Amino acid sequence: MDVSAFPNSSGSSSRKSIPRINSTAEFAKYVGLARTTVSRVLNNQPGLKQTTVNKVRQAIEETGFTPNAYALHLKGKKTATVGICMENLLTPPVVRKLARLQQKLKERGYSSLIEVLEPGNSKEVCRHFLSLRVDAIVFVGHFIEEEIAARVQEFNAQGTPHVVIDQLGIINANTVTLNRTKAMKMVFEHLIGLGHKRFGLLGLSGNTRSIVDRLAGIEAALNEHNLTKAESIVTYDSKYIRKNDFDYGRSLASSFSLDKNLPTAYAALNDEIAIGALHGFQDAGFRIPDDLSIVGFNNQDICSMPKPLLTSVDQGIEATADAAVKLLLDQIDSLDTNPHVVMIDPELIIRGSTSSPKY
Amino acid sequence: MDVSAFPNSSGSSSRKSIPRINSTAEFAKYVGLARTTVSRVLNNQPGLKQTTVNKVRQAIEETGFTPNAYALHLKGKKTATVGICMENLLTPPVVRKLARLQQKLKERGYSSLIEVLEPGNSKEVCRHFLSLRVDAIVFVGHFIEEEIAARVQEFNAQGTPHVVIDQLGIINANTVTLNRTKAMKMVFEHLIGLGHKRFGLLGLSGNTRSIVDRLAGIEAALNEHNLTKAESIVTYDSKYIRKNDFDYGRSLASSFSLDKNLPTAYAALNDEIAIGALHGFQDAGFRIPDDLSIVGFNNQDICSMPKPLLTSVDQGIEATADAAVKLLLDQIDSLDTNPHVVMIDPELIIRGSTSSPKY
DNA sequence: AATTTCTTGGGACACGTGTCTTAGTCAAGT
DNA sequence: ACTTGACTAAGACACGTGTCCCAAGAAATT
Repeated sequence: MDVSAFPNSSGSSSRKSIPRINSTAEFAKYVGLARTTVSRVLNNQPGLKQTTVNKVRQAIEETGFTPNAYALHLKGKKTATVGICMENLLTPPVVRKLARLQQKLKERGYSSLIEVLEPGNSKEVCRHFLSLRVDAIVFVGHFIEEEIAARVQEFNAQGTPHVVIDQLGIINANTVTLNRTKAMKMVFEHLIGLGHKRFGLLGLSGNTRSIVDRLAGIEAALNEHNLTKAESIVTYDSKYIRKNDFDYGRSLASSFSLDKNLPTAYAALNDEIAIGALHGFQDAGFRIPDDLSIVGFNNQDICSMPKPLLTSVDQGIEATADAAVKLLLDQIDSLDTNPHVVMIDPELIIRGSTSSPKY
Repeated sequence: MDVSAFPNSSGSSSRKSIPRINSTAEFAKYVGLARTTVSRVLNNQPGLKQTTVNKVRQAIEETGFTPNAYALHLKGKKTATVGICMENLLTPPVVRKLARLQQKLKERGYSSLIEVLEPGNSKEVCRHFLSLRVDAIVFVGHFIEEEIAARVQEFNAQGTPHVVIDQLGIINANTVTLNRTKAMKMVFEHLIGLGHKRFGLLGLSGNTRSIVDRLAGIEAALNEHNLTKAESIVTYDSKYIRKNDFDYGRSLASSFSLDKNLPTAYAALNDEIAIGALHGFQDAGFRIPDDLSIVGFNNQDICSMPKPLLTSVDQGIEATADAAVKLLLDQIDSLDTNPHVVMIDPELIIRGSTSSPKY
């Protein structure tokens, strides 16, 4: 890493060195008017000479003066700020929700304050948000259930508007989440409909709520077609440390490949694992989808990368974020203060990685 | 999309309905102490009976009361807030910079306020940040040069700490950026060293600063080895609408594949295009890297997805964000107010997609 | 020139906070 | 019962803002 001083500047002409103005009083002195007069201009009050208004407007251009939002809030103005607690800022589906949230909130005039939650710091982060008098707090992603539940209980006691995105099962929380049970039911009905009878799960293990919900959907689909989980589901998850990435998918595929009677269809925790497995199976000599079918989850951009393209479940991220914003605004405007749960319907995007098994 | 009322709650026991407390005065009344006494407890002043301190602390737990940060700021406390202007929240490299920035700023006690810039709204966004009295403003990504230059000039006139990340060439701006020229020079020296003599460019066209810098690096490497751009560089960019994604890479590959005398090595704008081209070439019957070599850019996670793994340029995102934070803090603490440019050295991550051409 | 109308100046207040000052209370020690 | 010391109560001020009010000045009308 090389640090060097700035090479060229356009001379000192650009450095007019206008004094930094931090209050209407200072600004009024700069303009040569009374503070009250300036304030009247800033707030578009009537009864002002046009020349006065112009003088002030020009001075604003020159100095870039802005009234202190903190003082305005003391006078009763809303902060128009929303605190967003993120699970992380690295996994695309979570960040896409943030992006949509931020956009929609901005359209409504709200600013976004973001923090990444770590285990145990939710209380501190929320206190900080509340000290900044945010109008609402949002959680995006999966967190420790007890922690979020505690925060939500506090919010309800104090009347703090909030929305929990993606984490189902928090008592009395305003929640928006993909219907994961329905999602996996759709996946398996698709696979069963194609004629598959034995299924491999890739990374779909654990007892977090989102996994449990997804497994419930799988079981529901199996039961409806007189299949049992015990006989038709195979998994090698426990053989590896789960990392939710390509390599993990490849590793799982290599284990399945050694199985003499391996399943013909695979459902993955996410698109990364699915694509890793897809490549792993291809390397082992299997044809996709002729020999094996694979389904991902999240419908990320990378679904269009492998050959064949990956069949995946779309989360409806836009609908999720939009519903969350609506819930927030209803609470902020006191239109509806009862906790609601909004379930977003998934959409199965069928591409080339699934077809009938050719035995 | 299905909206349903919340099914169950743990009864009304959790709804203690503690009154919402918005000021130390209200809070003091709740505790049964004088406002000044409460304030002394909150600010850890000496000379207080332990029982009094405990009473206040317990009431804080009960009510979740937090002093109004806006009033504190009026009393001279720093806002400890940084405004971050993002190019977007969807492309991984940009978001990774945000993630690291947010993390490092938080470690130093700063909150992150984010906005996505659109053409023409930078003035409005920055004014909003300044009205919130942010301690600094950061730009992450590529924007309209004139717009950022105008903002930076304002910042310098008013003494507003700032950093421009990734956009080189703004006069008098504190800048941190990858050395893109050096990056492409490294790529081409790698390829030339392997024995390649003709090169295809994938998406590397246009006259934005970042492209120009990269092309300069290519030319420098070629010249040093007595190659000319005219004779050794081929591109089909103009045949398609650039989309910076897999399909664009595939399309470019298909055009190159029809060329009787196609180049043996390819450098792409980013990893997506590179991987798209890699697959496109493979579909057309070329072996990678035996027949053709391909290099991506950004060293994203997806580099480990194709087979062979993609050789790519690592941006040093952590170093970039860390340098930006250092520049910010130096300005905020008035340690160094002269504008600096920090160039981050790239790192070529050599994987399986490049080797000597086997003619 | 006198009067009315329009515009601006300047003082005051509230918002929530920390801190300083002064007065008050209460328990302990004499 | 009296003094002392240890706390706490209560008032005041400043921070930057919008707004109200009244006085002062300027401009326009008569």
